[in-house]
Amino acid sequence: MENREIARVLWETADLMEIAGEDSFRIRSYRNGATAVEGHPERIEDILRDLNRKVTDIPGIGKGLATVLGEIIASGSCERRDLLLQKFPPAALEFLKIQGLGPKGIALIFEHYRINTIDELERLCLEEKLRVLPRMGAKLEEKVLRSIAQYRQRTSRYLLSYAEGIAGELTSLFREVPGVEAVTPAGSLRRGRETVGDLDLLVTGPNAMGALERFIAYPRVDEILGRGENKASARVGHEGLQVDVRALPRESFGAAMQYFTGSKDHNVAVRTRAVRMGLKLSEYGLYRVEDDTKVAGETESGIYEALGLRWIPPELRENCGEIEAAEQDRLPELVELKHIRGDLHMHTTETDGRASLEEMAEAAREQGYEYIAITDHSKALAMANGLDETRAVAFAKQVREINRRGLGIRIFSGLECDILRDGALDLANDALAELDLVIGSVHSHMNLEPGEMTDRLLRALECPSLRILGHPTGRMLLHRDPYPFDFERVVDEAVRRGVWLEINASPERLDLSWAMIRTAKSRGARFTISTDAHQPKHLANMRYGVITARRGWLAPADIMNTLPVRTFAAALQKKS
DNA sequence: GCCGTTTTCGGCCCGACTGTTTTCAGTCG
Repeated sequence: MENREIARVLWETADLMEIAGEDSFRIRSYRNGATAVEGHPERIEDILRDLNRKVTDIPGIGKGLATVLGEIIASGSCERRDLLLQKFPPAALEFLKIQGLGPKGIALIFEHYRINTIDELERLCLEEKLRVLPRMGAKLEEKVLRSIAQYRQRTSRYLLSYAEGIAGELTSLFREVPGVEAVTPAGSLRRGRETVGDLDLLVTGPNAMGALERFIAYPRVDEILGRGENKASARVGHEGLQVDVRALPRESFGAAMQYFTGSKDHNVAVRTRAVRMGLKLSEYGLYRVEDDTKVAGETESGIYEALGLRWIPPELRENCGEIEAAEQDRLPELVELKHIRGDLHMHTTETDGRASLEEMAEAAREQGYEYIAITDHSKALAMANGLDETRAVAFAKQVREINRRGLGIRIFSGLECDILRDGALDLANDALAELDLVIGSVHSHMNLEPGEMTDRLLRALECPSLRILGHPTGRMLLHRDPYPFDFERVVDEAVRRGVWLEINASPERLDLSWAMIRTAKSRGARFTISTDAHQPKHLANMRYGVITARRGWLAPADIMNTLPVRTFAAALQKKS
């Protein structure tokens, strides 16, 4: 059992305990435990099996949770969770995802009504039956109805990182099958979209069908939706991601990859182009219409070439100008992970991170970086124990000393400074000026009117020390929409003032979005890609930021943290 | 339930907002 899944059971148990009104500190311990498990580099299952090792050596795991972990690995659940699930309907966990309803509200609803599904909750709102309960009213009913609509929209999609995990798991499974030559994910996953609806896996080789057998028999396959000779569909894992596996002959593998990678709009445009050239493109190959002879199909690049196009990286295939660019041989040289030389946004135990500066630096060095910026929170985030002026200045000094000693990687002293409601930065200018790099981020008051939010961001940009606008739209994928503001005005001002835009690589954020990156680039913006890591493991999320940047057509030159350390340090010095 | 010790019990994060109130609980970040 993977750590991620164990953590999930712990999270769920904590949620149920909250609805049951159990002790809040115990609940927190379960959540802490879940985070610890999720972030632990080694498999918890392996540690539990090893008699010489103790899970209680992991901070956050004590005797109690050690027992619970044992139960989870043995049975997939634990006693406490099972008991709570008897008390509440399984939908209780879903209800928690409806904004405006918290554990207390849900418990109250369950006391008065026997409901089991979101549909029934919706009916209660429509029949105005929530407002008769204590502390509930018409406004809440409206809010819940709105949240239900949003919830339905997003639950059919999955984070890119999640789908990629499943794809990786199945890919290695199929590669073990003798007679399987290649396994490739297609669809929105291959294009690197921030969320994925379902997963297409293409398999080829003399025994590609063997992969279908293996797929159907895989223990994590929940529900088989259909299976034929060349294709099988099933829901995989707890979250029920739909996976389609297709077995394909080698001679049409390229055509199938092209076809199933999409996007739909891209394919329509490519096929139209084929038709104009007297050709016909399908998932089986590219054919000359007049005599039905096959022109290409074994490889993707062969198909594009036969259509007079350069091969188009999957990330660009959205029919947003890439075909024209491929025709004129002016596709951009896209940034790659290997171009990234530093990570400019991360947290430590000084605030809400889980590792020390030294541990983060060591992990970054292993990642092959030349430099990092440590950017803990500022004091407005009291819950994270954010830095005030005194601590910020002391921190800057501490970093100067560390660099003098040398850690094998250059550290820049930074801060993720809150942008307050009125657009002022959380710390005084003279303190900020001590730091090498200040990121300004919005963490509160996200529901301002667009005009007010625009003014707030414009004012923040006036701060002479501000270098980077952090996660500029505040979106949380599948969870919270971007806050509305006049993006182009803010970009123009950022360009004018020499402030860089962050592409936050956290898979839950991916903020900026690819479309906004393109807009910003066209207006002259410069970017940074950073992980916002709260533990060493998160540093590996850089790749999601890079994929998103590629979807935004960015080249290494657009991204400041592709610069070698000396050039980067020099760039930090001067603000246009 | 964890942690740390002042070693077996007490502390553990908190402010703002919202909608419901008539002085505040619940939710959110």
